[in-house]
Amino acid sequence: MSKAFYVTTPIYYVNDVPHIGHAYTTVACDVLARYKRARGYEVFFLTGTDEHGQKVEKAALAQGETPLQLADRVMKRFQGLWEKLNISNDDFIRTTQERHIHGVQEMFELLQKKGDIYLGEYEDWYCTPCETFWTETQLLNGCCPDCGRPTEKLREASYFFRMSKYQDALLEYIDAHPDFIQPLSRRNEILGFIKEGLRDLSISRTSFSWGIPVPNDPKHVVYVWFDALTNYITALSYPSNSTGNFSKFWPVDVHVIGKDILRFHAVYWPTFLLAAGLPLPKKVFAHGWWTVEGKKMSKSLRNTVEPNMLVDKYGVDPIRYFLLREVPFGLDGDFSHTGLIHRINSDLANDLGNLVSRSSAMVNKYFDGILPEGVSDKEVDKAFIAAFTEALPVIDNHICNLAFNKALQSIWELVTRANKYIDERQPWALAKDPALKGELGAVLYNVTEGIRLIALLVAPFMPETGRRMLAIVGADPENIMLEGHDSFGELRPGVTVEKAQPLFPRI
RNA sequence: CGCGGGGUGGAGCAGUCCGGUAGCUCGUCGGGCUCAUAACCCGAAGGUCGAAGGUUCAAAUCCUUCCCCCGCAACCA
Repeated sequence: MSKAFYVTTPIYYVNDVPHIGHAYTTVACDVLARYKRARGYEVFFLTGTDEHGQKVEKAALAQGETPLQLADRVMKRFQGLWEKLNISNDDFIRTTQERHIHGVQEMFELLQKKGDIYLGEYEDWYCTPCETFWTETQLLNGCCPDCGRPTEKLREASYFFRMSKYQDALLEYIDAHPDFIQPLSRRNEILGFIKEGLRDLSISRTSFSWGIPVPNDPKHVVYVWFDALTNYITALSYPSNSTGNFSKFWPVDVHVIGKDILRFHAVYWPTFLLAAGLPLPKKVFAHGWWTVEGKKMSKSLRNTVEPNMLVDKYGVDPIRYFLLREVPFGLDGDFSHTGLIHRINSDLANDLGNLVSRSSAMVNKYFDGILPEGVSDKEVDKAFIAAFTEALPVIDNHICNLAFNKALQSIWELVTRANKYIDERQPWALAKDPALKGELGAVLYNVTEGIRLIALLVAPFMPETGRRMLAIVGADPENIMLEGHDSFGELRPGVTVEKAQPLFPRI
């Protein structure tokens, strides 16, 4: 029986078009998914779109289309971007799909039967012209932040979820699972929030209609988070187990999210699950935000970074690499073109690309491109090989902890190590003495085999590059499994090593 | 007392939770090599870790006070 691994992105709201932040989350999940697959896990990697709500309803109206037409349009942009970024998601859920609607309604009814959902009254500031409720903090001088007109306090009937009832159970869970909320600073934040006391949560609205109807009371639609969060299980066919996915993949291994939606994932969602009697997520990881050229990214500044353009300009793999290398996952970082170009030139072209160029060139120059035997028990050689053996568990640990930048750092230590090894052994000097042909062969074998292992490690981050590297060293570019293929010395002497064109041209 | 993030060699950052030789990348300077995408390898200079006080055998790290910088309508990872 194979090991299962379930990872999710948030579902992205179709009121917005994809930008660098969406790409960031999704690429991170993709790397995790690809790595776990390479380690022999059966992976379910889910992403999708959140398509309901008042904002979508209004935006659609303003553009003279139905909400679903709008959702269709924007959803395709997300899917298109994921294709372009080489995202290997196993499913794509839309909250307008029947499977989701059905699951949400079932969950709603279940909690209602248990007495955890009750009908009450919701009170907030209402802007009549805009037909919109605002919370106290959203108001601008007591007026509607949209139109600037005065608001009034208004009540509407609403279903409430007894979140308060699960406060203690949630605290206990967080306490018993130190890794549940990450990074640690976020965990403390959430603990603080819960300890201030959880209030019951309004989970339905009557002021708009673009949403999932509340069972047996269609005046109400299910409000945002109850609808959206449930996607993580409706995609597994909840409440049925018809696909076998629910029992196989739930509870999820990690929900990867942006720090802004942590509360919903670390408080609301777990309490819903507690009420439904379902296991809680093993981990919720909130990553940081990107600023752009030192400034906060926002629509009004019109400085949002458009990922499609970046990919066209720099290539998929460099972008994927940059996003995960530049900043520790969990902290904020800055996106700048000079920073990106710098990474590409220095890490990708100079270190990695040049390593592959110089190595493959030498195998061609000294051995006509046929990989020589690799037997040598000199200390330098053994030390070089040992570096790989030692690095593998370290890298594994970093990736499993979503410390992508550290993982890449460790992988690059191997790249540097290989460049250094070449200088230590000076193959060009060995080549001058025919008696040292065997030693020369061993050195080039070791370097080439090192590149094979680096290729496998790099592949989850940069799938195209990984494949190209494998092809260059004469390995099967389609076999990117690490498990069972990560010991030094697997590459067979006699295979053809091609003289590589530069992997990454300098910019 | 609004909230949050931050102040570590020239630049950008890690380290701070769990005190114990201050680390990484880039830049600069010097050297080596010539297989390679003017790439690679080695070495050096450069920091009283925002300030003050406290705890301690020992503090960038813990405690207290203070100063400075950035962000804070909505949208949004």
